[in-house]
Amino acid sequence: MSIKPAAPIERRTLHDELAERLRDLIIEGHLAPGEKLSEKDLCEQFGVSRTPLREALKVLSTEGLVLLTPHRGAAVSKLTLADLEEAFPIMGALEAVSGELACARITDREVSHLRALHDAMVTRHQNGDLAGYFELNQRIHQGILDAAGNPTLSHMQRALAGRVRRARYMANMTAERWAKAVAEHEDIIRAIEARQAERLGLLLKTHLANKLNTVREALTGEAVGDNSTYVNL
Amino acid sequence: MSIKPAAPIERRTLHDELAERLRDLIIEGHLAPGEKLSEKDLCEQFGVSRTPLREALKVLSTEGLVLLTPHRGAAVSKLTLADLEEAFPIMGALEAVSGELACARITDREVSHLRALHDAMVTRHQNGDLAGYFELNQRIHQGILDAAGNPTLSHMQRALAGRVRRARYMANMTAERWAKAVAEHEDIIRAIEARQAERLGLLLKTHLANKLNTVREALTGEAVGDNSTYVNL
DNA sequence: CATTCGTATTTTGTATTCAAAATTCACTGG
DNA sequence: CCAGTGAATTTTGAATACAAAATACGAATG
Repeated sequence: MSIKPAAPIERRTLHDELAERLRDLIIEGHLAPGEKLSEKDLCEQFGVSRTPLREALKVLSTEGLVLLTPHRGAAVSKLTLADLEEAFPIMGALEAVSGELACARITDREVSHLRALHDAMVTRHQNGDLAGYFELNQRIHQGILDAAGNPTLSHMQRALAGRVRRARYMANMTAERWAKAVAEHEDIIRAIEARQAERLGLLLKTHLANKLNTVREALTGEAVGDNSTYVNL
Repeated sequence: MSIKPAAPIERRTLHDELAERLRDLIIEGHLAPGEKLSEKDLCEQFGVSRTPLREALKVLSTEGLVLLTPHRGAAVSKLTLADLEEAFPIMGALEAVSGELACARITDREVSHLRALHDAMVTRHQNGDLAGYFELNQRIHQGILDAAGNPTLSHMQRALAGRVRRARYMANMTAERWAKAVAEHEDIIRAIEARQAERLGLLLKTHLANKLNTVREALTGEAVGDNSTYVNL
């Protein structure tokens, strides 16, 4: 009866679609931190009624991207330096775990796939293609997560990364920092190839800590004179 | 103008209230894993309309307590052994981080408060009061989290703990295991008093790993003959 | 008798409507 | 001219109504 390798028909509901769209808009900074989200406006913009929109907002709220205040509506959650300082140690711990788990389970095939991604990323760096670099960078980290074989971990990591990725757009990489990041990635990929779990965990943690430093410098350098300095994208 | 120390008027919305109630029902096992959640039934039971109920279900879904399938309704998510094996390394990492952060920030006052809770917990153990023991146990772990001063961490930890706490009710503590847990807690509180961050992280991780072992034994001992052995509460 | 097809019923997804709270803004009094 | 009050408007919270999909059920056919 079955003809082809199972066609997973994509059946989506409006609230799912809305949540995804809004999530992207927030993460990519098209909706600024602190911006008030009027239900009426969003409904008109997306051409839907309030019911599915509200369901989507609830979801984004539990993800921490949106702040929901009773009887006062929704707003894009602000991205304060304090938030980032909070998020990074958690991310660090999760990355370390994912590295350790990945080392224990990863196949040779997956390793060489990561190596291929890494080499491609190095090329992007050499060509000064920042967007391409970011994309491959993300795919590598995702690849490590996949290799860890822990969906729950992936889910939490993604939620947190989404919150933090917003900051990346203003981390304005210097040439030095970029080169250093690439070098760190070289160490990371080597640790994976050698299945050095503990070392990999440490490297990932350090890599992340350096990223935080970059962001922190960018923030404190041009900190908004507000009581809570937040990231304007 | 202000008379008294700020009266924090509790203004709750229905969907918030519903989410909380349902969450408790699931965590405490009054709603069995895999049980189908009919919107109609729940609405009648709580005396509300479907709108707020659906919003609550969306929230619980992102928390992982409920499985939402498009056009097919909601069900309490199953608690498979695989789920637990997934959750525990993450919990371990988070606990370790919270321990390290807590050591760096905790005040003497907070330390003695934790010590008081601990001593009270020991008394519960001596009296064989399991429920009381659990409650104090939870308050101690919460206290460590609070001391860490990282709301994001607390939030993630709580979400995960909720998923896992469901398993605790069937971990049927033996006398030996219980005594060992108390001993571990004694080490933990001592590490806090000495501000030994690294040691505390390790102790918390080990404590958790032991808990998993208990649960695992209970599960494999009376594993359901299903393809995916899940926890019947 | 089992299977399959089609219809009826139930259940979910979305839109609309109604109610209550918050915001706006004009007006009054100082 | 400004602060404060109070109605008008807007916006959110919840209920109801409607549409579409899934399930249940039964009849017809082999």
